[in-house]
Amino acid sequence: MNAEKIPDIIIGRLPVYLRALQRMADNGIKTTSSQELGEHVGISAAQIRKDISQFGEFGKQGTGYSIAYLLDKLREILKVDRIWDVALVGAGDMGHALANYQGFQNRGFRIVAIFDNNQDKVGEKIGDFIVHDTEKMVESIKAANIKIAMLTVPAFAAQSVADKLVQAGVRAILNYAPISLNVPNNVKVQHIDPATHLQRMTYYL
Amino acid sequence: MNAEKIPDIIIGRLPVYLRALQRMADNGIKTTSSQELGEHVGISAAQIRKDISQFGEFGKQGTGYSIAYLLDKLREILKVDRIWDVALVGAGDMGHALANYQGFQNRGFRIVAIFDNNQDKVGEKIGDFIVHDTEKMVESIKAANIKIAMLTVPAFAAQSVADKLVQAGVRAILNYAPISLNVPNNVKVQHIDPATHLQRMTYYL
DNA sequence: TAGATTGTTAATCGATTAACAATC
DNA sequence: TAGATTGTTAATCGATTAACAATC
Repeated sequence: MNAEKIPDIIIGRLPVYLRALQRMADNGIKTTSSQELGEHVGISAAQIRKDISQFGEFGKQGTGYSIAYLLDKLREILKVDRIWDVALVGAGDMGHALANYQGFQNRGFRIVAIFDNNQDKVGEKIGDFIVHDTEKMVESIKAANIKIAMLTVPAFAAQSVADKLVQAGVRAILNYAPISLNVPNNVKVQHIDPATHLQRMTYYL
Repeated sequence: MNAEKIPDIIIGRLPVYLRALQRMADNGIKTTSSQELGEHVGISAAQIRKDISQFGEFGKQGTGYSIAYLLDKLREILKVDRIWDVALVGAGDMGHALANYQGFQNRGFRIVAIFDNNQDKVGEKIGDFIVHDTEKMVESIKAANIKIAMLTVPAFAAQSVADKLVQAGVRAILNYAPISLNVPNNVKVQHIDPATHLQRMTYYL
């Protein structure tokens, strides 16, 4: 790993490589090539080699990459060689789905707290968790030193909740509300909006 | 709208503009500028003007863009000036959340059928729909001429379901399974994977 | 009119690809 | 060794930005 700034677009591809490699490993495959990995993820072999080589020389000429080794390295680079605690705000349908989602296991994340400002939902049990009042959110998140949150509240509430999350020290927000959030530069936001994703495809129909 | 090929990256930004403009319209705002819209979505004013100008001259010097007019034009360009029927495959937690999602309204989409291959779920009522057996999926989708599907089945089943969807004539798939799908060139796939999105942010923490 | 803002051009910047020496 | 595949360089391609004439 060198000191130069790595472009965001490369960082964005690494989780895709990671997911494909994980899958190969699950299938018992031990090594792969930039060619093969590229076919799996729909990216050129040259680009995959270039991306990976930003961080070190992880392959071997003639044989390619050890999947186990490359997985280790990618997890280390992406800092998912640990488990991050995640707060979930919004106990609606989407919040429930995420709370029950099995896909975070072994990928670096676990939900540790769920919040909602609806008094009908506060106290409700979702999986192993009890929904807490948003009133207590800032202090709870600060106390638990949580840096990542998922936001599944309605659009009208999203910005004010995001402000509170930032105030509580959260640095990464996965936003399910259909609105662009305004946050400081040192806070990252990723947006998941099914309608927007669908609208990216209708142009081609 | 001209005949030249518009880069995919520009098409990808249009739904974001659309969402922000929709929100402004909801707030009673009548006009905006590339500057103002840019601040809302975090994109430079120059880029917004360039993107929009690919499709025509929709603004006025000195005053900017009429929000209502630009909304019309963007909807027309993205082909969401109509309602698309969407099939949902997978009646798990995520499928339920999407079936109940209110965010598709007024954004060009409506779910019209839900499928699952689990016999315990077939026949179940979700909102206004009854879950149908995946067995009947290909013929149903063909008969209803559905071109868009959302996929919320487990990873191990995703590729085979995707193959069936393609066979049924589906041309756009919103894939929630944590696996890269292999589809023909004329089929578009958008991927939503919460863990992958989170992993794009941990690098910066 | 004066001020504001577009649409567009040219310049800059950054990303992707092709090619191949190095080497396992 | 012979074949395969990396890491890297240089060339190409594409996207973004800055600047400004046109004009509302």
